[in-house]
Amino acid sequence: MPAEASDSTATAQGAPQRASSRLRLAVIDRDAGFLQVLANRLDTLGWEHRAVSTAVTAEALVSMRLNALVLDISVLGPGGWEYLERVCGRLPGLAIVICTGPSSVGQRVRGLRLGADAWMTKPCHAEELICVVEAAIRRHRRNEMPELEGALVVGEITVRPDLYQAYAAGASLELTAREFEILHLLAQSDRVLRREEIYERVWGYAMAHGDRSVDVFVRKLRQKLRQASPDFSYIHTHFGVGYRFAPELDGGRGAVVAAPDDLQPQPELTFG
Amino acid sequence: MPAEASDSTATAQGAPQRASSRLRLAVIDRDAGFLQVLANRLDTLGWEHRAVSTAVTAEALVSMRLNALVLDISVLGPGGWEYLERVCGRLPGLAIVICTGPSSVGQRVRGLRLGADAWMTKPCHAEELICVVEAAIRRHRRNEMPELEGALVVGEITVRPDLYQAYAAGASLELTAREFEILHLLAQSDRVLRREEIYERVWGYAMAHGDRSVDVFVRKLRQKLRQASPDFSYIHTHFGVGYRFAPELDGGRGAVVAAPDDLQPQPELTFG
DNA sequence: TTTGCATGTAAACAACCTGTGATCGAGACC
DNA sequence: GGTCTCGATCACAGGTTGTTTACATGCAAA
Repeated sequence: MPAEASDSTATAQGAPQRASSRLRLAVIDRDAGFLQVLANRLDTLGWEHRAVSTAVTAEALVSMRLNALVLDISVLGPGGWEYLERVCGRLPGLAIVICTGPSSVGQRVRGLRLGADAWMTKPCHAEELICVVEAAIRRHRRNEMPELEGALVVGEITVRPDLYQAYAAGASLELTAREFEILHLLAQSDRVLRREEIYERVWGYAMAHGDRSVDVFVRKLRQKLRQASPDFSYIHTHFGVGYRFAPELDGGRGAVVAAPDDLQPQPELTFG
Repeated sequence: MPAEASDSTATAQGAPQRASSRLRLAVIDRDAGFLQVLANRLDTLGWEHRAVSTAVTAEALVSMRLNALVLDISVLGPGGWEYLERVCGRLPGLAIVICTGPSSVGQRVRGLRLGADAWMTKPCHAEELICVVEAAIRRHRRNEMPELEGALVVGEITVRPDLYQAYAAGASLELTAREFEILHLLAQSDRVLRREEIYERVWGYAMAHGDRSVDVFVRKLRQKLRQASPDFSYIHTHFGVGYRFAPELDGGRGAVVAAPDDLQPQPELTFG
């Protein structure tokens, strides 16, 4: 499971998508067939997952930054209950699903009381197990959501999604909601965006033919950006195509100033 | 729903929930025997519960202020899935457990995907069903109340979650319950909160389109805040987005007064 | 260079959003 | 049962924003 140490401040234009989108799951089990089927399904869904065959310390689980844990409590022997309790106590935000062979009502009650979110009995469908895990995660996530993306720094501009504002040298650009959304979208993308694309992602529906709204907003943005940061030009027009965001010093050749190193080896499409 | 005061609530296993409330549960089912056994057990536990034999409108469920809903989806016929989806959309904070007769994997997957928290197959032990309901509620609750924290001091205002009141210079603002909850939520968040977000986290269910309740309460809060602490403005409107809480001195450049240190190393952004 | 389009710019209008006061009904409390 | 507080809802005013339109300017192909 890759544990890239990206600092919270999402590096400028890097990170195309939120990393949070991929769910992380660990499975404590020894049933090879079960693990195989489950792994296939999880791969298809794009989840990050890892199987372990024995108890893992709570601290280790913490460091894995999991969203969910699937546990066959029978592989842990009699110490399983204690283990469950310890893990639940240490990671209250972790979704825990017990998936094990036949059990008594008493055992299931005990597991749930100790903090498990759900109990499934093997044999079971991988799909159903995943749904149960999703249901558990869904609730935990609801409140962790405020994990909004961190600030975005490009050129002299700082974009703050949590405040719906952009700043230059400490001063707010006083963007309206829609202006901000467009700037945010552009600043996240280091490629040319067609008008239709911008419109659809900001307005939420298809752009009518001949609609000039995007152009008008780009003008307003340029005006406010120029006023706050006169030495740079940020929004570049690609004739017949759309717009591209990149901080460039006005005088010289379009020199990308911010984050010069983390640019991908992408086909450079700047010209003049 | 009966409201007697038998306090032997003793919600078994040391009630992780807060004392303030007995749990409220509704059951949509027609199985008399099942209902009887369940009711007995719930009475013992001190839960408030009500059984209904047919679909209840989402609005009616809202007014019941439930913690959980147990649903035998088979009593609703083919419209059951729609009903489930509607209820989940309207009450995202409600724990929903489907408890019904034999079913296919596909049905269970569908139910869980639509938003149910768990699926139990009849016949089942009342005790186990209750544990599952508790597990679902526990998850929801964990989100809703990381509270129980100490006092919060922002600007000249002190927020006391333990007393459900806010103070300025030792005098209470005389907030009503709802006013306090909104102020508390806002004061905890140092970012812009959309109205829908505020509504959902305070009221516990989704905001109806066009509902102005949040605005009205913000007005009342501003009024009381202004009266108690005239030199500051606390609740700031972000047009087209929502509200943000931050104590700012009215006259001068809005200087953040409280908690100056725990601000991230971010570009200063206040300014009136 | 000329021509046809695409884009920049500005202003006016309409739609929308928010602040505010008042009213009504439900529930709590006595 | 009566009174009172609180919360929900409505209507209206005023301000802000988004959209539209018109015209000017710039780019690329003929």
